[in-house]
Amino acid sequence: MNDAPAEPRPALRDDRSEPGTARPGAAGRTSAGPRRSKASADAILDAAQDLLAEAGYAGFSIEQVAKRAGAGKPTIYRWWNGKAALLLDVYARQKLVLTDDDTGTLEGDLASMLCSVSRFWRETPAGDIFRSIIAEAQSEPSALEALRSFLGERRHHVAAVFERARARGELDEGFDLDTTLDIVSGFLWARLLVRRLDDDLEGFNSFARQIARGVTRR
Amino acid sequence: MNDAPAEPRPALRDDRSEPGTARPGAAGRTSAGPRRSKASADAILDAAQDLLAEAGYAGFSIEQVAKRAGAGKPTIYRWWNGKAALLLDVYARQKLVLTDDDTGTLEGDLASMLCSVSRFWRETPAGDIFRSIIAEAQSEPSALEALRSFLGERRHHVAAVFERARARGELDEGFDLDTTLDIVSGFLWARLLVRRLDDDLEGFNSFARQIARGVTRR
Amino acid sequence: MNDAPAEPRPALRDDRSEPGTARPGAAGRTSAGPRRSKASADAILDAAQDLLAEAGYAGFSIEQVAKRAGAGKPTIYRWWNGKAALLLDVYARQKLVLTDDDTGTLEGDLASMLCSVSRFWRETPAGDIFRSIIAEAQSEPSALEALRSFLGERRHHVAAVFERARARGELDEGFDLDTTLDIVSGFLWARLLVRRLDDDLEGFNSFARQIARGVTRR
Amino acid sequence: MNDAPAEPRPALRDDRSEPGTARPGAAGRTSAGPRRSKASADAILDAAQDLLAEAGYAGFSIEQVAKRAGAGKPTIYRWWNGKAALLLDVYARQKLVLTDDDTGTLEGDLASMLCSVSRFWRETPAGDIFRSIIAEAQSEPSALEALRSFLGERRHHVAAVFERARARGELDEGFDLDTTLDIVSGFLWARLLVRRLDDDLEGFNSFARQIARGVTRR
DNA sequence: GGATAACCGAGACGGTACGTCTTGTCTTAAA
DNA sequence: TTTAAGACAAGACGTACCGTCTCGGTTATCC
Repeated sequence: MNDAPAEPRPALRDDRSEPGTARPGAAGRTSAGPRRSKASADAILDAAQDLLAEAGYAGFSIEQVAKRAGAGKPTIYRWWNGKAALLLDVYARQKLVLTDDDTGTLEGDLASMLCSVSRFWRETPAGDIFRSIIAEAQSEPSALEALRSFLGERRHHVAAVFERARARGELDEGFDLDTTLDIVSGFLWARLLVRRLDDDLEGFNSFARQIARGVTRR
Repeated sequence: MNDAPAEPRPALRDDRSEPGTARPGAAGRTSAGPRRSKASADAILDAAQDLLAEAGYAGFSIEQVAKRAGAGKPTIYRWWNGKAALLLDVYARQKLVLTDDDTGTLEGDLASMLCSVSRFWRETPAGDIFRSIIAEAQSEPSALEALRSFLGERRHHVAAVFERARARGELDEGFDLDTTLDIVSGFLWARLLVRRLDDDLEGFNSFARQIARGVTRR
Repeated sequence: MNDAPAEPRPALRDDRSEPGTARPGAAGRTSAGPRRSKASADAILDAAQDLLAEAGYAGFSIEQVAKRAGAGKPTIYRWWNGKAALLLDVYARQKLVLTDDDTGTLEGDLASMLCSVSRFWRETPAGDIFRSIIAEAQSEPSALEALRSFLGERRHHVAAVFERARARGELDEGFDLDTTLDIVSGFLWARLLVRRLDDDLEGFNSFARQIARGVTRR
Repeated sequence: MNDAPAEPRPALRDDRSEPGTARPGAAGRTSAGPRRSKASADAILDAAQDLLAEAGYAGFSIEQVAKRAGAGKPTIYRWWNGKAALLLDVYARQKLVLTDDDTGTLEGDLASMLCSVSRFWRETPAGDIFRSIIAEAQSEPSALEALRSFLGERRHHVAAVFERARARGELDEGFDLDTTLDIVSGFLWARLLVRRLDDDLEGFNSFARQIARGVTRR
């Protein structure tokens, strides 16, 4: 998903040949050239991710990212229009690993998915990053926009679970996919936002049972 | 509702006798005494609320609140330990008016409650304030703590709906109140955070139907 | 000298009878009555002097003096109109101990006096206090006024040395006392202000010899 | 005179090429680059000088200087480490115009110099600035250090007068230049600090006569 | 001998300034 | 022409004092 970072510029060839000689500068990275430097972009995203992991959203500033990446602030602002865009790209880099196993029932699949997402957010930087994006979206219109479109993209992971259920004939004829997806993501967001991402098996099972009961045919 | 605002001091008598003579100062507000000045506190909370309404969370700063309230910054920091505490008090002042009418069925009650909360957040400053608190909680531990305890307090409003249903004998014996409340509030939070608080009757009904089906006995 | 502190009030009897019962307050000092409390005044002056000794002029604030004295700020402002007045009173409390011995010659007396004043300023808080007063006088008109009148009072100590010389017949008939006193105090002030109060015997002797040669008859 | 202002950075080329286009900002000043902006430094020093002239040392604050200069506070703190450093640079900018005319005698030269310095301090901002520096030095160690080294630099102006006298053969063989310079500057400082800089010809002549008598050979 | 008036401590108040931090724009020099 | 570097204006941050004002409480004096 979204493996092309949000570029305000048309589309540059990002791959640049390796530098011939090392600079005396911070990391061996050669500075500049007429194309966008993939090395720089990577360094910036790495720095952003690390910083977020270490200092949290509170300590996350463009200033610090630039310093840590050995990049100039204008370089960041040239390619991302603010914190939010940067955060989104960082989130997009996270490899979403969900153990989307087919347990045979909607209820089982749902519980499994909750566990999976919960673990993903808990054990990778993704959770903190996503929290930050939501927070940023509350004051930054562009972040809100990004968050919304982002939502649509991630939707299909959960949707797949219900598609399987539909294929099995489990679902009621009046099943409303959109609302159901909102329920699932809302439930997860709330846990994320109050930092209650523990592996609450009982709660997840309870959730899954209830949702499954609500949407399956009798 | 949170009728004890987050006061760092034990409990002061906030009511002060009427000022004898007017100060030459800005407003007619009399300045100071060894007790907390209710007038100041009110002016600050009013200013905070207005500022949030006008400039949003992005433009909300202690500096501006102080200026607008005609108060000194130290006065704010004396009684609230940061943005979050101030926001919480502002939220606590909002009169939660929910048309909690008994429609006779759980489904009806649920749909009604969603409408009611949605309208409350949409048509009063409360929604924006609450969004701000959630955002603040992502970087400020104290705000997170406040948000959590806050959650517990508001919980009973939704719980009441389910208690009525239980009294009617609608509920399944395995009904899990906590999880269900999390579902409801999660659904509402998500709508609030992506600013999709429109009066989505169809969606609310769909949600209510599904939840009701999931928890009622067959 | 100046043993009546700069009182803005007409003239109260400062001595108060001993309190009958101790207050639960800080130091057992009883609080108030319709007369000025000598105990409070002393506590304030003590605190001011100690604070100046410990934290220097930079750390000297009415706030701290009040806290340390266990006094209310208004009590300080009631009896002194600012830092400067307080400092002056503190300086006035310093017992000026000058070994004003008659060496038989103007030159000897002068050198002796320089040593004496220098040691006084160096070994008691007086030097730091006086420095503070001069500093304060640069921004506070009232302090300037006080400094000027103060100057007049202290003048006679040095004048006495020259009076003795005149009595001995050492002085030239065109001797200008005022200018000479300005020279002596200026010399000492400059040393004080750049904190070069070491016991510079050679310098003092050189000064004394030169001044004496300048004013004695040939 | 102190032509190298107290720069914390080694030595930057302060001159920058002319701006191509005007900024929308306050004045027509173009904004910055990786070198120190001379325009900003000048604006800050101008503002500091004007502010000191208008509001005096009491009203002199970094805050006000920044506002008046249209500069950011961090810009000031980047190049000067506090009030004192700024004041010193402002003083260093004052063109010391002393009518150092050779009157033929030490006494005449001295009187002339006193008049000259007195007028300089009285009729230019220099006097007020210098008073402020002395005051600042009483609470700020760095200012004290600066004041001391400053002293050394300015010393030779007065020294020149005595050098001329020595060349004329006026001086006694035991003449002590250091002490004498301390006397002269002490006399002037004291007058400055109690704001008695009037053109006291009589006093100056008296001073000059006495000093001259003290150091000339018989 | 009870009322009164001035003192006292405490500390909240509106302000101003402090020195630091971050933001987003701009300029330079190197590559 | 992009880059790293970093100066810049702007302004918020949270803290320290300023000098004023109110509070209750205490106590010496005067009716």
